[in-house]
Amino acid sequence: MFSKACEYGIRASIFIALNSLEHRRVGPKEIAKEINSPEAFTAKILQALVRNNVVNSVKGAHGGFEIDKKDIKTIMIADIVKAIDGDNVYKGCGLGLHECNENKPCPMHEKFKLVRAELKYMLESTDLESLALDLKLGDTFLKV
Amino acid sequence: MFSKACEYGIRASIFIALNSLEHRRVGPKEIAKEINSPEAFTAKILQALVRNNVVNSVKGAHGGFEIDKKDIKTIMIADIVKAIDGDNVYKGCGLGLHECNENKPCPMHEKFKLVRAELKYMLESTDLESLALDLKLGDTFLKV
DNA sequence: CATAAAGAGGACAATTTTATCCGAATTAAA
DNA sequence: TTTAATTCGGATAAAATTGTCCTCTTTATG
Ligand code: FES
Ligand code: FES
Repeated sequence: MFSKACEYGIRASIFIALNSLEHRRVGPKEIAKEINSPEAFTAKILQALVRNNVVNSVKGAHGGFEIDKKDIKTIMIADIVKAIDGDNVYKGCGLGLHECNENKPCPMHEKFKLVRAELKYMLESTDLESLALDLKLGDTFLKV
Repeated sequence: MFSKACEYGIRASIFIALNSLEHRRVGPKEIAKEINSPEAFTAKILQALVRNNVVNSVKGAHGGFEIDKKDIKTIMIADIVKAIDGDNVYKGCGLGLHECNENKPCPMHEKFKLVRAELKYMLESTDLESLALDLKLGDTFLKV
């Protein structure tokens, strides 16, 4: 469904959100450990998230990654997916035609677009805050 | 969503089904041309579909690929996806945890499982015949 | 200012996926 | 029985994704 990079990116963002709610910055080492991902690769993905304004980074001593507290409830999982995997999962043809075109639909188009819309709505209506709070309560997990 | 191999596999199966309804066998060359896919790679995928009993092959002169007419309406897209991509798209965790476990859910689990169930139902209830008939009518397309 | 603790970014390596090629096996038909 | 038309399967190559490493830059702090 999503690339590994995207999976790590979502998990990392939730972990950063959780910590930002408690005013803690976190670095790639701690993030990778907590989400069970390769550290250097995760750092690369974090760079992409910074470039796409999903997370902020603070360089230098006592630096790390954080998300503005006021943004945590408005950043949607869709924003993260779009930043890393692009919008093919929302817009692309399920059977891999060059584009999904209502006027020249593939055989799965009518059925596929319903599922895709459902996925899109789910990702666009799920914010980081609610996921971070569930995690904080211990109801959900980021690894294993 | 699906791998390239799976996309080609589904498109190829629909094309074979369409031709089998008209008692024509088709070879990899014609298939690749009609679904706009790389020929040798498509042939490899067809082998996998044969091994998984989605399509039949007839070797030798006047051979080719076909699907038993009586099977066309009972073969579901889910069967093709499972044969090529496996069942991760149905069963796997959306955030890439080792397994999707109701008792140790990832943060997206509750929302993700609904979309995944929808996708599963769609794939399991869509048969080759209906797709092949739409294609025959010219309502849908397999390339570009 | 000097130093140490961070992220940024480029080069590189490993793995997986996608794609190609070619010889062997199979079979209908001449 | 020979031939030509086929699929099958293994080896290989190319491209994309995943993952690692090392140096540069930035910045808080002594
Ligand atoms: S054309 Fe294939 S999903 Fe729309
Ligand atoms: S645990 Fe992640 S989808 Fe179920």
